[in-house]
Amino acid sequence: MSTTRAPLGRPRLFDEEAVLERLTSLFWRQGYGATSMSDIVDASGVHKPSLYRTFGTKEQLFATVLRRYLAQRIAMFAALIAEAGPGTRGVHRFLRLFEADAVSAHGRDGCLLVMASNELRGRLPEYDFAADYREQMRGQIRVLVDRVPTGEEVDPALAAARTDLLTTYLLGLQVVMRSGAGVDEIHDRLQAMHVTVDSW
Amino acid sequence: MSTTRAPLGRPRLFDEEAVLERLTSLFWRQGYGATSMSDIVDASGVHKPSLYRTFGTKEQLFATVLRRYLAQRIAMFAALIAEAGPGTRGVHRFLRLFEADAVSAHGRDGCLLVMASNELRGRLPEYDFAADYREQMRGQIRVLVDRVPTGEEVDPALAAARTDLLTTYLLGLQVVMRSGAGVDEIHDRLQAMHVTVDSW
DNA sequence: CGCTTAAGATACCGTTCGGTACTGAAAGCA
DNA sequence: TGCTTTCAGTACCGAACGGTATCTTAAGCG
Repeated sequence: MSTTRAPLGRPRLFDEEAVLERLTSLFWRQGYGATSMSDIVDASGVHKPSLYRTFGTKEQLFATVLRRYLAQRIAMFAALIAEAGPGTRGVHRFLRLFEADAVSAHGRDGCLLVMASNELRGRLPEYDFAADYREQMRGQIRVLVDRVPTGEEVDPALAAARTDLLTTYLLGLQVVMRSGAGVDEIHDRLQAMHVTVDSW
Repeated sequence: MSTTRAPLGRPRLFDEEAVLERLTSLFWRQGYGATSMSDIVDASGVHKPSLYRTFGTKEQLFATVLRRYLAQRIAMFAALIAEAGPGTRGVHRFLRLFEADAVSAHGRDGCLLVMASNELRGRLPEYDFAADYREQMRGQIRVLVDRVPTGEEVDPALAAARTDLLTTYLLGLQVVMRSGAGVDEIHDRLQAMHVTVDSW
């Protein structure tokens, strides 16, 4: 029977979640290596010793940001896919939902994990963020693909191919987004996938 | 009439091209931010003042490495496409050639430019490496796609869609390669594109 | 040979980096 | 009211950073 007790000592003056949210944006803009602790202090409004006490070293802090980001991202994908519905119509809807999110101010940040796995390769060995993200993303897309043949038999190999195609394509699209492409180019590239889905 | 004259002063003891080649590999492994001048000195075997005299600042040196890399990469694409030949058979051949190169020791490095454009965003404004790379790559792929309909009429919109699909897909594949995927996963993902091309 | 030019090599510059003592301040508890 | 615990804030650490002044060495040219 442990009732929720107020923690001992002086209470924290900052909100951890809000700080992580700001730092996610910061790391996304600048990358890990180009972001100094001074930048982190300025962006968070929290003094350095408090950051170290709460989140550990800069690398551990970044790992926390990444884990949080990964979870949010996968959840977002799941929500889009759930909303999209079955059939090739569902895939089209999903692509449009994806585009709407990508074009939004909050979007266009798909490459944080890829960027991170490049920069931190081998330095955070206990958790391969990139592989985990790839696997989970493919799992989500597989759900979408498995709902394409409404009522018909499904060829497992074909479903796997479609899943890989769509997953890899969206990864490439995130690179395009990240590398400074405009809204129109993103729209055009998504159109290419719409055309392909029409032949499914 | 300027005959090639030996330059005045003490001749250079290192080969510029060889240095750039080594540094390309170094930057690819570590990224720009994570690579210090000490690393560059160690990898190149050239002392720091000589590097600065020859290539300028670290950023300018990196820009030189990137430009060289970009040119080589586009040339490689052109060679693969030229060798692939016409028709959907040509696309299949191109994908196999791409895979062979990607799996080789020399390959698996497709993301240097993407990585760079992330890290140096806004710092080298006179040359948008990423946009240039995207454009040139799409131009190359377009050549491949335009040779698909052997003797038939070609729908420009469809050709554009196929070009965008293939280009974006290959970009995504480079991300997958970069983020630590094995040879088998690359092969499987390429299989997805083979299946799609079969319906062209 | 001397003069000029440019490269090799050492040592060093000021700044910024990630990380941490240390001193006060604010909470719960007795 | 003290005691304990935890956080805020200032100041600081050694190390590494990107970049350079300076001296020595090696080439061409007369």
